[in-house]
Amino acid sequence: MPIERRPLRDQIKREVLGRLRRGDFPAGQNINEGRLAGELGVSRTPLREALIALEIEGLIESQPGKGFRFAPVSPREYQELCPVVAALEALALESSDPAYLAETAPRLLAMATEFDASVASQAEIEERDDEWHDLLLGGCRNERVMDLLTTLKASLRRYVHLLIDDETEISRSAGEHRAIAEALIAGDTDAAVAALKANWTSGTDRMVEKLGEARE
Amino acid sequence: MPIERRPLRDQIKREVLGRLRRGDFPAGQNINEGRLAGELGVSRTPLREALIALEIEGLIESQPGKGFRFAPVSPREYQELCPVVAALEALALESSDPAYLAETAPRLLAMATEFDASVASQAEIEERDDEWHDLLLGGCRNERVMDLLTTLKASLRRYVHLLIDDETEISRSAGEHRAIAEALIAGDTDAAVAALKANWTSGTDRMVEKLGEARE
DNA sequence: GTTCAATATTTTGTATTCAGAATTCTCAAC
DNA sequence: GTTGAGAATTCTGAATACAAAATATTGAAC
Repeated sequence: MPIERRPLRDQIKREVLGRLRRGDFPAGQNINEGRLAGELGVSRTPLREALIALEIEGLIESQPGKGFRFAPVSPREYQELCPVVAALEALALESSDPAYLAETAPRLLAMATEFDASVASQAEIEERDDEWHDLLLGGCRNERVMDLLTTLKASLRRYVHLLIDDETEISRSAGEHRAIAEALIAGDTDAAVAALKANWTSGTDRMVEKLGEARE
Repeated sequence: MPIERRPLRDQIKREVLGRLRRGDFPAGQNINEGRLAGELGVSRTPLREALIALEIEGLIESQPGKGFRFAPVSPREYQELCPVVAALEALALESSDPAYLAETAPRLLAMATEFDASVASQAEIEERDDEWHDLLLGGCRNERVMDLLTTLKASLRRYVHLLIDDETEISRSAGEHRAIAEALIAGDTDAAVAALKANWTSGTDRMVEKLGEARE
């Protein structure tokens, strides 16, 4: 039995990613390596290795001599991130196995419909949305694209909780998901790709507005 | 005067990237941290930090307990990489300032034409091609896209020297560049985007074939 | 001459140490 | 009460130390 031995730096990275997802670390907060290492029960060496990996992924920044901090959020970054995710999800969908799409489309439609009806917590909504997109793109065999999407979405997640605050956002999202699923059922991949891109760009304007308010 | 103080890990990363570009490190070769650190005149700590950054960027792999090695090349990876670069360059071009494109298009055309005529070394050809694409996308203000492209192209560079081996490749590439530039001069961005995507997919088949041979 | 086990060596992964830079604190001067 | 100089402290960046795992080497048995 091949028991997996992951290096400490990977486990630490996972842990920090988990906490980041939970919102434990405010954006922009700087990181005290000694304290965080102590909290995690490890030394600074593997912690720093994990932080450097997260820096490359865009979730952490560093200033020479001043250490690391969790990357601050900005309308600018959100505006940059969305089109990238849109383009890569579009690519992933285009390069998916058609058989997979045909088989999965009904389930996607069901999920979207069910989602529209339900009322759920912030965290649940985010999770459902992620699950839906994961299922949609589960037929993509391009690992590079999928890995990139995983990391880019980790950056995006810092924003969605700012956006999902009312009923209308949920039903809009559900409607867009239904449109994508229906296009797939009709066998019209191009339309599905277009609808998917629309899904990623539709939130941008409102988000930028929200972020403008939040900045005071 | 703001003199830049870059951390050692960044300098090391740059150095390794430079050597990688020069082909000093054979793909698949594993890395002896102690030796390389000694060669560079630094300790293992910042070297490992640099290697971890390069691992996230996809140029290096690591196996627990066995250390790092330069990522091997494979037809599979090349096939995955090309569409990603194509999609992101397309996005970059689409989101470029139209004024920049209008202004730059004639120069792009001139470069492509001149390129076709000249005979040059391997390294020169690669450099010229990079310059051309950099100029083409110089009007894109989406930092995230441009950063991603930089790192993805570093991975791709390990393959191009396998592809550029005859006159025909050069003139094919020059022709495609001309087509893109002409579309831009005509103000037809959509056509330019389509031609750009074609530029990235045209090499794939031949490359996969070449890689198949190289594997024996 | 192989094969295998036992030992020696190297190498990795992590912890610890250390120098210097950045920050905070103290306290006198106004 | 504010300000600023200087000392004390904290923190980062990098080097070194160390234990455990991986690899290489030896040599005995057949």
